Amino acid sequence: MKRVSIQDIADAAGVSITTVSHALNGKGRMPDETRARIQRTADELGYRASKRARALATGRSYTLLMQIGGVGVGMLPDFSFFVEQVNTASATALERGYGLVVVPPGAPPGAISQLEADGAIVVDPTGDELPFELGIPVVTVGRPPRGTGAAGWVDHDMHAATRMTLDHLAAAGYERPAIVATRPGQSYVDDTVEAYEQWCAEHSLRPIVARLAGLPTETAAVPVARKLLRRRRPPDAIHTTLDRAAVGVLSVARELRLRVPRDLALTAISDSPLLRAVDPPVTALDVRAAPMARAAVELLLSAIEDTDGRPRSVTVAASLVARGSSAR
Amino acid sequence: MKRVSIQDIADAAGVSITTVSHALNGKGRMPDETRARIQRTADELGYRASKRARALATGRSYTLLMQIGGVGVGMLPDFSFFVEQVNTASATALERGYGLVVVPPGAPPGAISQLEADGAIVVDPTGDELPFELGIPVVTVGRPPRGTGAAGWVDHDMHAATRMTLDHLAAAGYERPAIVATRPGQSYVDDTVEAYEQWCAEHSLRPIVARLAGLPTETAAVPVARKLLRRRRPPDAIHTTLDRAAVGVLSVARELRLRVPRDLALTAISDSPLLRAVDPPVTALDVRAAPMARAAVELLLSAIEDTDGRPRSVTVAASLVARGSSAR
DNA sequence: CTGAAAGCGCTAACAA
DNA sequence: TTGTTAGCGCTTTCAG
Repeated sequence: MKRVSIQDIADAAGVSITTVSHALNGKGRMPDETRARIQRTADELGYRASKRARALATGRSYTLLMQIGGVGVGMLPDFSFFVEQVNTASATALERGYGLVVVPPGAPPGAISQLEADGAIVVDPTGDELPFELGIPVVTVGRPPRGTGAAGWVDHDMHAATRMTLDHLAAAGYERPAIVATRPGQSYVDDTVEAYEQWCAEHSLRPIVARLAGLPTETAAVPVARKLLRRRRPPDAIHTTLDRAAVGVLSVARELRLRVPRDLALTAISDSPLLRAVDPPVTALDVRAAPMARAAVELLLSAIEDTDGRPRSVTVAASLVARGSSAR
Repeated sequence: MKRVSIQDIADAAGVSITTVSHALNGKGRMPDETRARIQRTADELGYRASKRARALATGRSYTLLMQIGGVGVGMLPDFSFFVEQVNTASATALERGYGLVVVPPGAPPGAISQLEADGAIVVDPTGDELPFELGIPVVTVGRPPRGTGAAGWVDHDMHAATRMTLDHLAAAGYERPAIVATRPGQSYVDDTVEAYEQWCAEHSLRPIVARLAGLPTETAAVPVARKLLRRRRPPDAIHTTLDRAAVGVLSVARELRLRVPRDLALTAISDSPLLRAVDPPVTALDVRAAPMARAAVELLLSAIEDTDGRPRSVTVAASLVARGSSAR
């Protein structure tokens, strides 16, 4: 079963390969009827353009990269967020004829550049990620750090989402919310902290921001939470920027015999199965991984295909999923 | 900054492009010195072979697929297992000059075939997966169903692992273990059930196997667990084939006021952050996602590069991580 | 409006 | 041992 080439169609339709190419790609002008006829014979012959040949001729590879930023080798921020992003991005890319190659965090630069990708998506960038140096358009999920020259980004209104969360806690009667945050640098983390500090100022509260040291795991949250909850005047609510950190806080609460939600409320960024599974289930911001990934691919493709120009961005709304951990 | 081509090196080194190609690919015979000199000038000029051109010339794309099998559109079995597999497989592929494209479950056949991949890895196949129909070598993680013509597979000794788990439960004093299994078809599930039934026979126990209906989520496990634990003579230990199912069982135990591990032991296949996070943490089989993925890529590449032949397989040992849920 | 022909950069017969 | 040359299948000027 030999592959049908553009030449075969040209022969079958009695035209030249140029005409076939133009007809199939909507180039040039041509009687609609000719175009239709060529299209038809192409279908009949089961023609599928060779991506390899097209790649060589056009200088594109029809490959997109996706990398998760901001964590050391082998570590990942939030499994379900990552998985949903990858799947959605891949499906969207596939619809448009592109393959999505996942690049593990910490992959060497040479290995990445050899992929000759047409563009890249970096999720939660810190700025150290390699695709920025490759000279291909990069779209980020979460705002890019200044000076990284992204071709676009898709982001949440984390200020609004954070205020929504804090208002939710206040409405439930909690009075001293604190933040447990992962390292600064990622825009959603910084936005959360900033919005929290503003909110505190407006409510005449002294902000309490604790940072995770080291890798973002549930264990890393344990000492941080311990210190926080053993203060003379401990917070009565904790909002974390990572689902796994919330679980760490929860275990410390248990250890200190604090009842959640009675003595302590808990909320987290990035809803996940983990947060649904623990007891009590944790109130979380649903960050809409799928729409974000879809938007990121679309932004990236338009940056690749229209060479036009300036960065474009999309904002996706986050929603609050209230659960037992904040229902006093 | 124009790209350096093989021709540039040929000119610089005063040889023909064939010689350059041979020198760089270790083909043909040639004075070592010539080879070294060509290599050196290539390095000096910063030469990097164009993957596109090579792809067209060789008919290979240097692209591998990875698909997770056995679940409906949008559903995934075990997040952390998946993430670790993807990252490790991608890193391994990258080292060998291949890109790993992730194909979401349920992607349409046309979309997949257009990627023109050289080979595919299917994780936990049921046999419905598309790469089998593409005429490219397929390596599976978990044994392939009969008649799918895989080029190789990497698997656990799930019989041994299951017996190890059951022996662990028996040693802790549990006497009536039951199994909560996901749908049949995936080899690790079938092996688990089979080993369990054998073990029961040897211990003169009547086996109890409950199956999840529908999609494999924690919620699906709830009615199943309820029915199981409300039997006249309920099991005093439950082994599940999915981490999220164990969490569902745990919530039912809570609901029925059964204390874990006192009244009920719980173990699961596929250790994950989820199982570490719940209370009590759940004893689990660590299925070694990373070594499996690495082996799968290596098997696949050897199937692609040596066209030789017969399927080859690798077995990876699983280990039991004992936690609170089975420590009476 | 359509066709001929020159590449894209590399590989692999086949010659020399 | 090394070089010449013909593709791989498509896109894209440039003529006709």
